[in-house]
Amino acid sequence: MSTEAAKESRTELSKGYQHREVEARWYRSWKERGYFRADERDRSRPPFSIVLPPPNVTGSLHLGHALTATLQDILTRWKRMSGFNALWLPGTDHAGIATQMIVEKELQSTEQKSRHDVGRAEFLKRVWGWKEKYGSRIGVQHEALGASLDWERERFTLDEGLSRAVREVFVRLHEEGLIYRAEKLINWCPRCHTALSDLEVTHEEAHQGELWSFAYPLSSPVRREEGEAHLADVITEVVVSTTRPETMLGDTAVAVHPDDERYKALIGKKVVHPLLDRELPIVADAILVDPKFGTGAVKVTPAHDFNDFEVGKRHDLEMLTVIDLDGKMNVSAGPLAGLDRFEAREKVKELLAERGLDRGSKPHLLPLGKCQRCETVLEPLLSQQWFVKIEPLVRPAIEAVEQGKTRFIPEQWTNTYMAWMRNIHDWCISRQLWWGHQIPAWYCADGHVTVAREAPLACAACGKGDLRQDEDVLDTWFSSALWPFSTMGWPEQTEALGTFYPTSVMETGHDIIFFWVARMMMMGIHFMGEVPFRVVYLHPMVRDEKGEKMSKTRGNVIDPLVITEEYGADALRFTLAALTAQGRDIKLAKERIEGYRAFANKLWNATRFALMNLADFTTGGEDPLSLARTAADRWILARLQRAVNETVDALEGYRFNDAANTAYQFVWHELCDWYIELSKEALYGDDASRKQGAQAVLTHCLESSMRLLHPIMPFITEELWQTLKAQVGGRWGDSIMVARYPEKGAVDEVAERSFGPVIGIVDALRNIRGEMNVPFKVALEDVQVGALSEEALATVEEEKAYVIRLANVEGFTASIAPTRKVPGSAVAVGSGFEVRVPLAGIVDMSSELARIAKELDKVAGDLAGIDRKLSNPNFVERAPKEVVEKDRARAEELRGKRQRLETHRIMLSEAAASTTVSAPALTSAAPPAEGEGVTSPATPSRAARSRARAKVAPEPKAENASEAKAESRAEAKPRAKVVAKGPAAGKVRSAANAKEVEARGKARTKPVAKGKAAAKPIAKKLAARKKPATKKSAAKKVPAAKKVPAAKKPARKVPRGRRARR
RNA sequence: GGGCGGAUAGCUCAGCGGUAGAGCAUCGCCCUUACAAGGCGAGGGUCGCAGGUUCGAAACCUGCUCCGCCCA
Repeated sequence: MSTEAAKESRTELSKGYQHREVEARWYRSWKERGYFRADERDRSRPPFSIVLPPPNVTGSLHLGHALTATLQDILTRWKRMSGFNALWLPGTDHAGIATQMIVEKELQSTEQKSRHDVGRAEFLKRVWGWKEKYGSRIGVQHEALGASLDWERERFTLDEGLSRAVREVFVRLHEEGLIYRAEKLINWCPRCHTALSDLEVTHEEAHQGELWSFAYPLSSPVRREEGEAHLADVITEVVVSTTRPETMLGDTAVAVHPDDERYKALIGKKVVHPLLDRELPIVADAILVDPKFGTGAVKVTPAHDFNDFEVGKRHDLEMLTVIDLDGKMNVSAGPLAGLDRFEAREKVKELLAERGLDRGSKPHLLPLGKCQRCETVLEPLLSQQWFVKIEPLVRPAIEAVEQGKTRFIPEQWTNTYMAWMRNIHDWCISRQLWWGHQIPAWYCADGHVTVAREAPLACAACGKGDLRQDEDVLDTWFSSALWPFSTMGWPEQTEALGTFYPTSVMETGHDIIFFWVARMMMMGIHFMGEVPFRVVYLHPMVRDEKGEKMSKTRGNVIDPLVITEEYGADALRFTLAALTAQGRDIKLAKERIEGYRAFANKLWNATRFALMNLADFTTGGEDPLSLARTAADRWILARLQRAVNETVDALEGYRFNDAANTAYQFVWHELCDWYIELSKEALYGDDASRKQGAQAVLTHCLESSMRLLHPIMPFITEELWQTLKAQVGGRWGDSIMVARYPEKGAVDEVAERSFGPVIGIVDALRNIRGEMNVPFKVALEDVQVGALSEEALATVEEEKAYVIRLANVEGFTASIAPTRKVPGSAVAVGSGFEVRVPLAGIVDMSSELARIAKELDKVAGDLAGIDRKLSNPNFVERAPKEVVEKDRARAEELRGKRQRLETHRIMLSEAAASTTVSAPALTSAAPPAEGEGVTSPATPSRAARSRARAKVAPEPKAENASEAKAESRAEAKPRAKVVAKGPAAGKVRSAANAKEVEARGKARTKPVAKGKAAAKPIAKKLAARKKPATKKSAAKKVPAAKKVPAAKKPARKVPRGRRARR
């Protein structure tokens, strides 16, 4: 074996699953054996490719990343096992602003220097150093999660190859006229000191602000004219409102609506700027001005507001910048120059008030644009930047989706994508940062621009040398947009591109559908001539248990490593998969992870059980069906096939939760809860052939389950698979990672169905036990099963050994229904059979009567519902035939069930009339001993006892038996009790309960002869089991307390306070 | 202002025309030789509100009320 891990394979397992020990071993082993590697030269297998959305290289993965990794790994492992040439390509992103800010902060705090103090070259050196130092954490985290990434292809957006792709794209788009440089209004972050794209602005919905009004005096008053009776005689001012008074220093016009009668006379006139020596025209603009809002007149600041900028263009207004890059007022702001914009706001209000121009204010909710990164209020600024002309790129990207070349899952995202794409603006791609791809544009002394792939020696326009490269870098998303092909070697026509482009799936969070997905679509189509991915699967956001988004500022970010350490990677992955339902956010609660950790443990122990029973078994990989001997064998194989079909269907539909839940359901509730129990019949039996069959089937089911689960839980499945393999010597290949994924196939429905009666009967018997509180250890005697058909009878006869084992039955007869009536027995009626269990003597018949009444109620209710439907002629005529037929059959069955239950009820009431319970067991009741219940089956668990105590406490009056009984009857539903027969019996349950026992004891003078016979053995057994000194229990025995009659026992459980009173 | 989700058991969520489901929690019984990170059983829901379509609505349509998110 090539790894130590394999050498450590054993055929014995520890009692519980220890994830730390197991997970540590496998990742390295897989990696060493090259299982993560995809082969671009291999065209024999269909390709499957995913590129990992590159996380920020200096960051650390959070649970959102863990979800990404989990879902992508599930897809990749599943496809790989299904025979695909699977590529999952990892990499990281340089994350311009974020990274630069971290390093700047660090520089400031350790050396008290700004990036300008150390200079560009030195600063970049430091960032690279930072990247080297912290960039490996992401890799460690991915490994801990088990991500089967092809590490040899790992890329970084600033790698030479990717940088080349970026330059190539920039130059080509520039040549095509799709990248241009222009002075436009852009979003400026005064703190980050850079331009941002529209997308990097977060809009705070309703910021509480103030709408402040002031008057612009007209340069010359306007007199009322004919037909303007509604106006004042003389107009001397125009009142405008603003939420940003400081921008009035940059106002270059006042706008009114052209149809607004109030202002018509003013259009074309001028107002005087009260603080600066300027006049402003009054213009008419129907787009900007809403006559109903405020005064209907609007101040226009083209250089500091996006809407006003458009007005400025429409009316050819001056664009006057009054705020600088730091968010301070500049020289154009005259008297306020040098003030911060927010200080200036107050100062402007003050100055205008002094001049008598203040016209009041009112509270106002306004949207506020903030920097996504640092939450500083952004400033629209006029600035020279590089832009991508988006319209020509967006059209093909829309068409590709319309034509179904790329499909969104969940589908609803298609609309979101389309809406945004159809309303898209040119993309500002230059950033005033140092960390990133420096823009490949050079300027000569004359200001000519030369755009080139490599540094040019001379200006393309004038031939001058001594060029200076543009200082700015490109938006990080510009390089990310190329990710699906730049990572595969573009602009070279590489084999990898030929094999793996377009990628199969883009799996990412819906929060970056615009930032990333849309842009990849545009760039991919433009440069590759083909969409970058066939499917976009957008996963939900991971929130904390309170439903809040995880963020650093909230402090609720969880490092996946913390969870994998505590619960195991498999448990985390399974949880994430199980919670990933389409179209809903994930609220991650610890309890959920704990639950799936338990599932891992379950799988572990199921395998452990198998290993204990496979000592004499080896497999050459025969078809388990050929070895299957029993109905149970065939049943579980059919169920396995169904689970496989459903899981694969779910994976194909990206329904990760369904895939996880289907496998979970099968493994836990069918394989473990049923088949393992069933298989004990054969495994512990003498029939070698049946035993071998069970071994083969069990092995096959477990091994298949592991393969089925491997994509979701890679570690534990590999560990168990290897262990199982070592035990049975299966020729299963080297690793589950490269084993074949279970395939869909036909389900043996006959095998599936014909086992139904066995399960039904066991369920019925368990139900009776549960309701009647008959412990499992007490065997049920003389159980009669009445089959409703010859076929069912045959099955029951054949499989009765299972019933006997699973329900602990002694004495079992099967016949055609009805069953022989035994008074004092419990009856259950299922589909195809009825079950009768004589319980007289151990059970209070009145509670059985209540149980039956309850059952009858339910049947009657169901039947009434169906009959109502069937008696509606509209239903019978219009509903599909099979629906009506189904209901008819169901009604028939319910009627049969009702009738059988009814018969039973009558019989019971007759029996109950003559007695309540048989006597012998009770009369033999011996005084109980404190503590011996530790080993008694009738003793409740510690938890149960404390609950019982809690129940007693608030019932201060319950001192008298009959009173207590009356009370308990009145409030509690009738419940079955095991009647006190032994020393421990009295210790059980609540006071009311115990008193009822006592009360009943008084009445038990007339045992029923008929019931007695049947009851005796069980009653005896119950009594026998309560004998104090069995070998084992003796040791545990607590010294016997003073002997107290059973019924008074609960008094000891009364809390101290109350006891004292006594 | 426009758009998209969501509202189903105490909690977290599936279901999306044919008799309401899961996990957790709760209650009862049980250390049953794979597993107490367990087993067996039980209780719990006028499916947000109001109309409509339909033989039949949790599901489809319309309106409303709350709660998220996105865009302007």
